[in-house]
Amino acid sequence: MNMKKPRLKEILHDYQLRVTPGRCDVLNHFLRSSYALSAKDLENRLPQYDRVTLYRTLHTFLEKGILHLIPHDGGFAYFGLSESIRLQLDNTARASSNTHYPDHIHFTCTTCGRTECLSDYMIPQVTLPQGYQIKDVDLLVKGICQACQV
Amino acid sequence: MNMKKPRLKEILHDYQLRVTPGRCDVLNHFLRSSYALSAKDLENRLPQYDRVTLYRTLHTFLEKGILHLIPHDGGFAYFGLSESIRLQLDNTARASSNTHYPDHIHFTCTTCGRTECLSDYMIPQVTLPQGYQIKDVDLLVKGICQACQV
DNA sequence: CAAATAGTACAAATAAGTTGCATATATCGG
DNA sequence: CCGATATATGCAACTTATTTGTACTATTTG
Ligand SMILES: [Mn+2]
Ligand SMILES: [Mn+2]
Ligand SMILES: [Zn+2]
Ligand SMILES: [Zn+2]
Repeated sequence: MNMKKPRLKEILHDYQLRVTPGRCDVLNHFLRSSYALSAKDLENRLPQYDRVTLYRTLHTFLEKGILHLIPHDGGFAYFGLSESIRLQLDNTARASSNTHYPDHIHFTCTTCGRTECLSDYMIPQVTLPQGYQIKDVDLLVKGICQACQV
Repeated sequence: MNMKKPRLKEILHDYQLRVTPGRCDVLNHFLRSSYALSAKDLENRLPQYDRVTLYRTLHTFLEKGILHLIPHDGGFAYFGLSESIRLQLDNTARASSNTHYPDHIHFTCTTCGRTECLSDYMIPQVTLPQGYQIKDVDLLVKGICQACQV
């Protein structure tokens, strides 16, 4: 959890993106948030930007791999920071260039409504019928988060 | 795969639902489909019913446990028959009343676009951080299905 | 078969996300 | 620093999925 102060401009440069106030603000919110954000969340937190700009920024960040999409059965999309960005900012030694970033579990709390990336909890190996080829696996757990326990 | 001819009316009765042509047709489509269906799929296959009726039928079936919701990152919902209904219709001996219906894996083929319930492939045990309480687990695999392999 | 209850159609609304286009801004070479 | 170029933004309008209200119709039950 011990992070260097984020270098928004550097991150955007690294991903060959122009540095604009909107992109810096959006990225900053993701860096400071311990849980996933939806387009609506950003709209509420950054009302100075047009809805469309926020959607386009999210798409751009997805394409570049700054964010990942979190499937959700609530009819809208959640986004989380990519692991590579978290590791870049994490000043421990494990951010080596050949680190493998396994797919992690996503958790949605039915009490507080928050969706988290459980970055240290990876998806177990799955077995499929013969002849099925796996490209991507998503695992979403619903339950009660630590903070919401009675 | 060896099934008795479905008894639509009996199923609806069992779930304390009035037997209407719309519900029979919707249920019949699920019983005959080997993959999950969306509201739009039903709209296309059953154009004689109003969109709203189909949505309300899906909700009713979800509430009663005839169908289950399949999370999907494509912006709309898919539905699959519940395991209990499949087992009721399956004339093997395993449909005992105390059978456990484990959560199964869902598969979406990126080639043909179909989403299947892999009823015989259950979700492996997941480990979460201390203090997290699990209520429900969904696992969605994307890849290429058997029929779509080159 | 009639009363009670529940289901359906149609119109209209809402919510998430997208597209077209004109304007504004970031970047880069000079 | 400046202007050209490429790209980002804002606004309006659109699309798609889903929901809600309400009047009408069909199913159930005695
Ligand atoms: Mn995540
Ligand atoms: Mn299923
Ligand atoms: Zn919580
Ligand atoms: Zn396929």
